[in-house]
Amino acid sequence: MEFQTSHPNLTATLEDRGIRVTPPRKEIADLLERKHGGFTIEALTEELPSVGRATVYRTVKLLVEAGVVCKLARMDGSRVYSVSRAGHHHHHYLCIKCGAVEEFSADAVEQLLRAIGTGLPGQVVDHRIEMYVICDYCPVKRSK
Amino acid sequence: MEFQTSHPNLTATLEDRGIRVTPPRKEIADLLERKHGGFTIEALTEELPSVGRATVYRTVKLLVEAGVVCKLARMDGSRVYSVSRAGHHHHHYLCIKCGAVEEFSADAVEQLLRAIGTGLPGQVVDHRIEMYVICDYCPVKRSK
DNA sequence: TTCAACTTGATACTATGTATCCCCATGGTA
DNA sequence: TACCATGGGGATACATAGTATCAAGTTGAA
Repeated sequence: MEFQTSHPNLTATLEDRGIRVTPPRKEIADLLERKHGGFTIEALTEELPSVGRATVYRTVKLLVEAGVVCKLARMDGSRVYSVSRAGHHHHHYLCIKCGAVEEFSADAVEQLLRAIGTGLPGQVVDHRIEMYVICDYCPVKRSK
Repeated sequence: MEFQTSHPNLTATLEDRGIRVTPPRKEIADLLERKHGGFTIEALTEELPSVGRATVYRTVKLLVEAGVVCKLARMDGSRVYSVSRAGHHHHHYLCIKCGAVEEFSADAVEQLLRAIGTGLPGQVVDHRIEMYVICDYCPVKRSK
């Protein structure tokens, strides 16, 4: 199993994709690069009062499309975003208490899911795994 | 791997839990028992014009809490519900074209995830797997 | 310099739920 | 049977997450 710890360069990702890095986008990218774990758009909007809500949504959507931000589901179905540190296919584990999000990837899982996929009546397009944990040394309060 | 095909008795489930089976609840339960695959609250509301929207939400929530209806995420993150035919732990595969939802369970996956869980820095509370497929003989149009 | 294309914030709107309200049905008790 | 407490129901307001629209500002290329 593999854990991810390296930091992404979100600004570079946008540039690479030919997306203009405007001041608001830079602000968002910079903030996200410093972020660990999950974040909500609401929180982001509060941390960046100078950037409009719509722009925050638009920029995060760009980052999701670029594959450097993942949109996840909490156990109750509500949504969190998470900056992806892995360039490749991976999954997440989320602390249900503090909201921390980490990535992991495991070849064994992929192989197994591929095997299951061949048994399903259809062609597998994608899959999603989320593990919900209570993390060690959890600061307990759940960040919304 | 195991597939689920048996039909649940939603009314009985509510009774078993000491929840009064009122006419609107009965209507919803009866409709859902006949349903295959995923459904949305919106669709349910349209099919049952005599039942208020709030009541549909309330009743589906009761069924989710009772464990006989599952709340799933489509690939785009939007929500679908699905009547659970398995009494036990299971996962889902969703057709991204027609919205069909089926259940499967595989001991191998559970074992593997348990193994991964022991490697994570925390105590695993739950997990979720969703497989997205294009099903064979798909009627192509996506039911919203 | 000019202009088209892009980006922005504000705002309206949609979707998905939840909370509140007041009324009705039920069921237990006197 | 009358009374009353409880719970459920529909309507509606509200909350949250996200998208669409729009007018105005920016940018970059010709």
